[in-house]
Amino acid sequence: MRLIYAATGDIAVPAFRYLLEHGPKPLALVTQPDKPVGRKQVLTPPMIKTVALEAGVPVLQPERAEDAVEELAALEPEVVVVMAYGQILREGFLNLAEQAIINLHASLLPKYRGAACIQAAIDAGDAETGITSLHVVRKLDAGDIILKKRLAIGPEDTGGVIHDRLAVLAAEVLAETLELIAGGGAVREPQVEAESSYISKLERSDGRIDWTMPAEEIERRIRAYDPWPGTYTMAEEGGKSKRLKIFPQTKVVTAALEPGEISAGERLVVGCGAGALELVTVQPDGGKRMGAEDYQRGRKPVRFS
RNA sequence: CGCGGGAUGGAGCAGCCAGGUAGCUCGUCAGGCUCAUAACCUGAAGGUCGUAGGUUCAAAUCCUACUCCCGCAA
Repeated sequence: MRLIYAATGDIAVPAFRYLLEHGPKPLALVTQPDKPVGRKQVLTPPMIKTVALEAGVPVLQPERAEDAVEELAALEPEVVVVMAYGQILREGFLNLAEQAIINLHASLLPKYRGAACIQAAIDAGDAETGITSLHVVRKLDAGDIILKKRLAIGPEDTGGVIHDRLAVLAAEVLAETLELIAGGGAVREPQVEAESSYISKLERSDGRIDWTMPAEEIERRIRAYDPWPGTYTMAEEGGKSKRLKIFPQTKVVTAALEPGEISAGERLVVGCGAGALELVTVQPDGGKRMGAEDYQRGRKPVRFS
């Protein structure tokens, strides 16, 4: 099978590796251009690009996916696989493949179309999520479904943990999906529009905790948003307001505290809209990640907002 | 040269702006109290204040350079 892989995110790496090992070996990898990363703005390639180059797979990094259509068409692909590519694909790209252009999406569609689908499932308190393979159409993540595989979400699972498990699961889904396509037995199950929901891309500022929310919801959000985009609050310390990052795990507890109010004791317990939340690991602005007790001891926070 | 915070006994911090005996909350060790304890009381050890220079009678504190850590942004 002549196949082209289009992906940028790390979640797409295991499925890509599967193809490298078990075939069909991709004719090319399409990925986003290298981007400056970190304090020093070092130009960093997507990890999947490195994997591709090591395996001798040609890599294309067009500014816009459309720009590479001609070059890709010359490879006469039968199937194009897209996963976490990071760009909306347009007509020219969608018509590249002779047989099918499929997408691997990290949710149980039609729920959670869009970018932050993993976080959305945990944030909502869902018991499970999964990987869906579907045909790519112009409308984002709205094409006919080929296959779904489910994954349970545990009470302490974070976005990062689920992300990694889904990445592995995606390889399985891809393998079976390609078999179905090759065998001509790919079912096309249209999505039930009424059950669909769309999740927009998360910004860092989405990670600011609103302490008027119930403690259970805040606990889930802290897990869901770890490691991206992360959660934080503004802490009043010594008359100044500083950013304080919050990490899992946290515990929902009972305490008579106003939203944002901090308990006096050794433990760092914060009042929420309903109930309270005990923080265990935090990181003050400019400081390292530390235990909540250490933070409480030295920084002496007054309240969170 | 993208913006900013930080480096002080084992941990987290104050002191620096207005140079002049190194402090707080913990931890550690010893002793005491207690049936007992993560609780309480008493005492002790532990720091050449990131590195290298400079200014000064005197530098954690002022000046310069460097190293390392971290947040934002991407």
